[in-house]
Amino acid sequence: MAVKPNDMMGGLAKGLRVIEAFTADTPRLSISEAAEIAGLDRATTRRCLLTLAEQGYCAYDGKFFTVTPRVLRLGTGCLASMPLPRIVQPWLDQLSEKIGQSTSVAILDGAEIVYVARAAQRRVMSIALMPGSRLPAYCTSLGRVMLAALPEKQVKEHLETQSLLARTPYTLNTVEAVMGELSRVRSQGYAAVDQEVEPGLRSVAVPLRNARGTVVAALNTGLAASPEPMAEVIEAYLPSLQKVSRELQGVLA
Amino acid sequence: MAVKPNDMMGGLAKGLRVIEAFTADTPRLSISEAAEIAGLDRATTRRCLLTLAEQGYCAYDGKFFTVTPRVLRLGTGCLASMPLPRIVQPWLDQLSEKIGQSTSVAILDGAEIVYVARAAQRRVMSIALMPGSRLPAYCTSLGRVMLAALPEKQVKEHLETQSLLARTPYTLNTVEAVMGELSRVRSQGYAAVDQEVEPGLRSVAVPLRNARGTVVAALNTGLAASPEPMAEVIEAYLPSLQKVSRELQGVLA
DNA sequence: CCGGCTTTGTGCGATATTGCAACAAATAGA
DNA sequence: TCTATTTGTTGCAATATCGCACAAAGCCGG
Repeated sequence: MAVKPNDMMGGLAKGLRVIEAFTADTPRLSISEAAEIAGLDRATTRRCLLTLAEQGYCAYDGKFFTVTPRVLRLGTGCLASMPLPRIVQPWLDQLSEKIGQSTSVAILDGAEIVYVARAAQRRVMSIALMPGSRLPAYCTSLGRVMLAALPEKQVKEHLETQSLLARTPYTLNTVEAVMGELSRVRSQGYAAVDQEVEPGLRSVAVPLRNARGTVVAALNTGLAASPEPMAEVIEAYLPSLQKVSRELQGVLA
Repeated sequence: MAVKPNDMMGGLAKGLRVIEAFTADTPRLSISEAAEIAGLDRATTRRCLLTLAEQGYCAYDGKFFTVTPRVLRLGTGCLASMPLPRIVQPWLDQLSEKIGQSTSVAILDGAEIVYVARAAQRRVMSIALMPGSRLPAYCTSLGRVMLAALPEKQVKEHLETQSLLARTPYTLNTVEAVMGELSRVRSQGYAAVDQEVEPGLRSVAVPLRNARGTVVAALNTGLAASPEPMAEVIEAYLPSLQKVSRELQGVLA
């Protein structure tokens, strides 16, 4: 018996779907809009929103709902509870200063990567990345390093759940191409991505392993594309990344 | 008719309290522990946790529950949906580079400040601050600037809901002392805090106002304590902070 | 290995929520 | 202006959840 009927709370699951309806693209929602996005009945959605408002998670101006900073307690209670960001931040800062480039650490959540810590130098990407930001795993160096550590079967499932968008002309956008690249990443021990996320952006990533050798996160540096070949970029930054990865290995849970 | 009975979803409110039970201090919870913290019946808490696990927000090892990165979707939908971080980040980066110190922008949530953007230079604080991090408002420069913009009555309520901990020997830890300092902040237009959050850390903050003049956030710089008097520090950094604050005024909603 | 002791899981009547459908109010379009 | 359409609200019967009380399962010190 996988799921027992009386052990589930439909209302909670629905409310969470309503919260997730608020995204960067849709920060202000009417009841109907929220119902549409969440795929719920208007009446139910209304009750969810009123509850959220009453609890301080939403603000209601009589027409539209917006989420309040209070919802950050839900997520960042967790972020703060993860020792990872705190542990890696000093290393990240130091590394970033040493190599003069932005560095980031991300973890995998399904087919997406989630940034958990970041030391910014210059703003290379048009997207403002910050802890909590998400990007698809298949086209990022951070994502590929972590996908490469997963069983092939599971990777395939992840890749098939989402459309492999060609974000730039260079983006690998078939399951086969990505799987092939992943096997290279696996054997090299690092991932290098040249303008597949965004034109003008290159990055190199290495896995972060815990004491038992399990890949728990990934570390990368992102830099502006330049005429020099990718091989030189890798040669320039990979050793520093790998050094940090080794130093962190004993520290991570 | 303030709250109509059928317009509320008890289950959702309870579930959210359960999620908030997971904090940095208590990242792993058994059913009973979670019930205790959330102040709910064990049976209800169990149903909440099982639901959360089923929806992927929690992991369950048969004994303990932990939140998964998926809960970040709840909070960061909000963070991302706030235009504030995106707008201020470039200014923050530029300011940070210019003055050679870390800068941050935070907003007020009740009696706490929430960091929404940050440009780090050197690590002065032992606490790793990042977007989403929280600190009490009463002892931080960012918090005082924003508290000073609130009606006195409301500030008093906030201050009375939480224990004014003396985090260092310098921390103002009575309602009267803080209220007094706030009136100074109000008349000066900025807040300067010398080692009240943490030994060795000083900071100077100014309010960020929207086009209508309402204080919507605060901007600060944090630096290591040094023998030089606080007045010199203020003189050195305040003008730059104020300049950014003025430039942002037209841009913020 | 055995009682306490704590924690987890379950049955059930009382109670709250669900989603439909109908209605009212607001909005848009002609 | 009037009608068509969308959106917000309410009543209600079917259904799910609540929290109590109790059973079962671990846990621990002796």
